[in-house]
Amino acid sequence: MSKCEQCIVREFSSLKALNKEELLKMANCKTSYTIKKGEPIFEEGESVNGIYCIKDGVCKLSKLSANGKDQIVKLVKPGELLGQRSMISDEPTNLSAVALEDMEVCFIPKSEILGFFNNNNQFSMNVMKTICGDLKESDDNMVSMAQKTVKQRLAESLLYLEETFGKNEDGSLHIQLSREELAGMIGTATESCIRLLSEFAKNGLVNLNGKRISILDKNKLKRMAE
Amino acid sequence: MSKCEQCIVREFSSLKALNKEELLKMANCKTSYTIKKGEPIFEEGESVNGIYCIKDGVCKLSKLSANGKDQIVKLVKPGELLGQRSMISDEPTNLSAVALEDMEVCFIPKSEILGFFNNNNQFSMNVMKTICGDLKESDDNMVSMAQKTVKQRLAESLLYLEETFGKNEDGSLHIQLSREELAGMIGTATESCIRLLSEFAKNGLVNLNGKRISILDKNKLKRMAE
DNA sequence: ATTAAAATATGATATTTGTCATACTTTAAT
DNA sequence: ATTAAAGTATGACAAATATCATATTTTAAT
Repeated sequence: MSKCEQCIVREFSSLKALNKEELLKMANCKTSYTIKKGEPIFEEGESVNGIYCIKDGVCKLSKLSANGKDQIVKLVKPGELLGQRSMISDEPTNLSAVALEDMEVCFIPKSEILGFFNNNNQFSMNVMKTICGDLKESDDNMVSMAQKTVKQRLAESLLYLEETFGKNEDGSLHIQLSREELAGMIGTATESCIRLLSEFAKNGLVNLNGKRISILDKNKLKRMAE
Repeated sequence: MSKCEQCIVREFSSLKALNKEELLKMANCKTSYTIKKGEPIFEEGESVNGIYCIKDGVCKLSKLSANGKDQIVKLVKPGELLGQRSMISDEPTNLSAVALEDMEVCFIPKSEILGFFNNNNQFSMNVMKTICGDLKESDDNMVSMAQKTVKQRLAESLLYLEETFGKNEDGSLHIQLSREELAGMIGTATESCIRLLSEFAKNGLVNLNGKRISILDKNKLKRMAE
């Protein structure tokens, strides 16, 4: 069992408020998992009786809509926590979490987290702030969905992906989403997403190399997105 | 200065966790306001240094989009709290709150609330749960915006309005939104909203009487919305 | 009560987006 | 290396939605 004390990603989440003693307690009750690309961490409707701390790899939080399309609500990266909402609300989760890359995660049971809530106000505040951040992000996304065109949302998403997950040496987006997933993120049909990407490529905004997408003209994309 | 202890709406919010002593403290530092229909409680970009408790009247939380349309993110009713997100995040609010009816609200300063957070775990948990509920609602709305047609969203919204705010003796929705506001809620152009309402009326789903809207066939609307 | 302004309504039309069909390309399994 | 399957691409067309114009109705101010 590895020591939480020495885990770097802890520093990037609410867990940074925990003291040595609490970290030891946590190390004793946590469970580590490796999850292969494409596999779920949890699925819509399940009860999540704790929090997952992401040590490595990125996953998508998505919701299956009535028309059968998978809408991506959020991408979650190392250092972030997963399952907080469901755990706190004491409700089955409304979202599925599926690995976009091979992942390493640690599961910390609810009882433990509730103990921290009671004894460590800074930790509670951190969690609250995180959820408030998620809420702001979600509201903003909602407004984008409602008021922006698909083209604008695609531009916005491409910029977000580069900004958040960086790029490879060849300049292509580091995070690899299929066209279907990208469409599910911006809320459109896969074909529409592909078509607009082609248009962007024709206009010199991006370069397409199979699945790889490189942003060529960030400023133009920015202007387009607003 | 009225006593918070005797205020009924308190029972419907996180504030129900407060004890007598805390309620007395709160009564001493709160400020009461009346707000006329159409007036703002706070506006996008302002810092909200506390929480508003809504005693009477409904308001809209909305965000002005780049194309000049006002997107309604949430409606807030008596018993609910306002400004929690901004206060906790310590950021200017990303939303405006405007009264849809004459309102009575109480403002409780941040310092007071932070004190409750530190000394009353139940209160903290209540606030967390509320924000988690908002987050779920927002995510669900996002998926609706992304995956449903305008017609489906209109049906959904009409049902929500009747469910949440009830109806008058004549059967019309108690809450009165202008067509523009209704359009801003479902994320469409005002004309499209009006046109679809007319279509609903023609098909016997609703009755239109000037600004008043009555739902005639709830089941058909439900089937339509999903 | 009269009038101006705002809100609601509807038609005509343009634009955006989705759907279906099909072709091409990449990936992974044998 | 070959082949099947999945993913990507593009065209043709249909459906949904926005925009602009204009008429009608309601509301509020004088």
